[in-house]
Amino acid sequence: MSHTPLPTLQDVAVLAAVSTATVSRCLNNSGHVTEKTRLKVQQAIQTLGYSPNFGAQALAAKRTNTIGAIIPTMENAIFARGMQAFQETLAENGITLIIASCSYRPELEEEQIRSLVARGADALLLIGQSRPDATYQFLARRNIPYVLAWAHKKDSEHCYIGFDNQAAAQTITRQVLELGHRNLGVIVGLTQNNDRARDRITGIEHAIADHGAKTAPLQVIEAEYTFQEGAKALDQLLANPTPPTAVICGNDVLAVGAVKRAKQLGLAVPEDLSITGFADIEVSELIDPELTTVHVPHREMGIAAAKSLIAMLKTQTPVESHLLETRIVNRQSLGPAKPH
Amino acid sequence: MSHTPLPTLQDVAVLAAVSTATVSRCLNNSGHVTEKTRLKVQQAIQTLGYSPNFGAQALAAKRTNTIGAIIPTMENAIFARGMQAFQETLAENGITLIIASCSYRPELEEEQIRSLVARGADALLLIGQSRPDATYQFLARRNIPYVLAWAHKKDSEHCYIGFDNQAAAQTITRQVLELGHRNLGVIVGLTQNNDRARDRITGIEHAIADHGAKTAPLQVIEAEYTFQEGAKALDQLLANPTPPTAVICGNDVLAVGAVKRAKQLGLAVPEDLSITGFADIEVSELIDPELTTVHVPHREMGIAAAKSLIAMLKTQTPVESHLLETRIVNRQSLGPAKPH
DNA sequence: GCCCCGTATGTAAGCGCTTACATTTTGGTT
DNA sequence: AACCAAAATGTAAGCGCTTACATACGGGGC
Repeated sequence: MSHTPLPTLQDVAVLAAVSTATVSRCLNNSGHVTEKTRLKVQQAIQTLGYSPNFGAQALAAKRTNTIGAIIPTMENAIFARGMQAFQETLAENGITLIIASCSYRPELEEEQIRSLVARGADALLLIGQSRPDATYQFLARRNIPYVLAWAHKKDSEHCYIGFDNQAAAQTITRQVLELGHRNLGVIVGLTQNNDRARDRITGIEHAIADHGAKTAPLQVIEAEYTFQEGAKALDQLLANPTPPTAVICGNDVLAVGAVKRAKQLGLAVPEDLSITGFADIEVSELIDPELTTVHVPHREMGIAAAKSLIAMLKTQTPVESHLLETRIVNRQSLGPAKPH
Repeated sequence: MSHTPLPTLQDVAVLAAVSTATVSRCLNNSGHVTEKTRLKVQQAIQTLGYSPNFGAQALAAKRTNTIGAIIPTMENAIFARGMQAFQETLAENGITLIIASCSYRPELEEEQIRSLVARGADALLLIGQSRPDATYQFLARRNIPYVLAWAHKKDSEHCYIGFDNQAAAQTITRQVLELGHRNLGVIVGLTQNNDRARDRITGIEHAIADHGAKTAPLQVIEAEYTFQEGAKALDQLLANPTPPTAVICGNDVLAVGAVKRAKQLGLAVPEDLSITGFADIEVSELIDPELTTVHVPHREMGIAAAKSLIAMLKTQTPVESHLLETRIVNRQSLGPAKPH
């Protein structure tokens, strides 16, 4: 209501009978302040209800204590838990998260990166690696640290905080093969703009090649990340004259959609059809049968990403990639292949 | 790599051979610039790769084009879709979203509000209404517009963008009663810090009172928003010597957890036990039987909240509350009470 | 008691932009 | 051709903070 101008650091200095520099030093705990004067200043801040002006602070200090994240979408539970942990960790360190989504559209991501940087993001969290060189150059030019999360690549110039999508997919596929399945279907997110999805397919292919058994040609369907699309994709797979006996999904959402559809079609899972997921999000335990899937340490990843970014900001030097372990959680949706 | 200082508006002005004022006017489309000079300036911006300094802009213009949102958690799908739409709408209007979560803890919310304001949020989205007067005074003092989303209250001084939790709960309860149920259980989120949960209980109670039939005393269990807690709560309800024939849940997550548990216990839903949800999030269609629930227009709500906030910022005047309609979506989990 | 040095505090110069106000330009009138 | 209002552009004063540097202070060693 009252339109009195807000108190400034100047006002605090006057009230506490010190210089603005001293107040500033108190605010930023930059040391060199006696306990006594610190108290005086604290007092003054209290009685005035002072709080620093963000713009002024950013302008003078050349940093905003703000970190940006650009994720494909907030709606997908795949990112929700990790982002939650990321935000919590940032908050603990006095850093604010600014968030944007790009709907899996690279040109939008590019735009959002520029936008968040323009909005003063000191550092960035990005998902996956595939984006134009120009984007990385832009970040380098602006001296903006970033991590690439939800993915991992060895010996890369970039800092990855994530897991090896290919290896994880390979492991679960091996397990499927060992259960006797020789005709596999794959339902995976749209690979066009999604390196994680591509890596998972590669992992599946490698597992098959390594295993050596004679298998039917791999049938791969790409689908958007919704239950419905997972269901539709299963329909396509089953329309084949020799339908797969196991379907490996690149994502729990897709898998769960497929499980539901299979049941509607009267197929028993896993007796008639095995289905596996990827990510181990909450719904995977909800569906009946519960999903056998690849567990991903979402929260750890978010926390690690936050810590790395904070370290980079503090030391002004790159930080090592951080490979997180995935593991298979065996629940109910994967079983042995039916004997012929 | 290169540590050349970034170009400033000054540099652009020099290159374009105009004054800084003109460049600024171009940047902000504040009119009064000839097409010809606009082009010159545009050109200069291009060749220099200029982008405005955020802090300086914020300091001089006294606004950041940033809006803050504080939600209980990003993990709960209840908020995900709405927030996604909120963010998209803001982005379309050149506004950045900064986000914080408070884990349903009021004191943390208070802290986050101050933090986001300190970080330069021009306006705020808050969930629900219940918070200390001091918080609202703080916002008023700072002249920060806000909307309260996911809830609604008539004739309030605040601007609500949401739906009537009480009325919606009342409607679905009426339907349950009309199906002959006379012994109802309720599973609802922790009410302590959650006015929406409280409103829903009130709605249920009103429906029972209005209906007039003789009913067993209402059994209410509070639970955290997870599938597991929903399941546990159902166990508690069923432990009662006269267990309910219908369970009304304050949330789809809880409802879905309860459905799963019921099935595990060998209860047919809805034949042996009816269960209803609230929110109509994606999982409600996933579970078998599909959930009868209250549909909430998540995206509309997010969009409306964004638009209202933008309007408030532009006009500097309050905006009317916006009541969104809910409706019941009849799927499979609610059925008639068994005759005695 | 004096000197010296390390520590606490003050001074003031920007940081890069917006905007009120002053000045110049433009083009339609007479 | 001279005049004038309206439109375009320029000038320059901040916005509120940080920080390099200058200065003041205080206490141990002689």
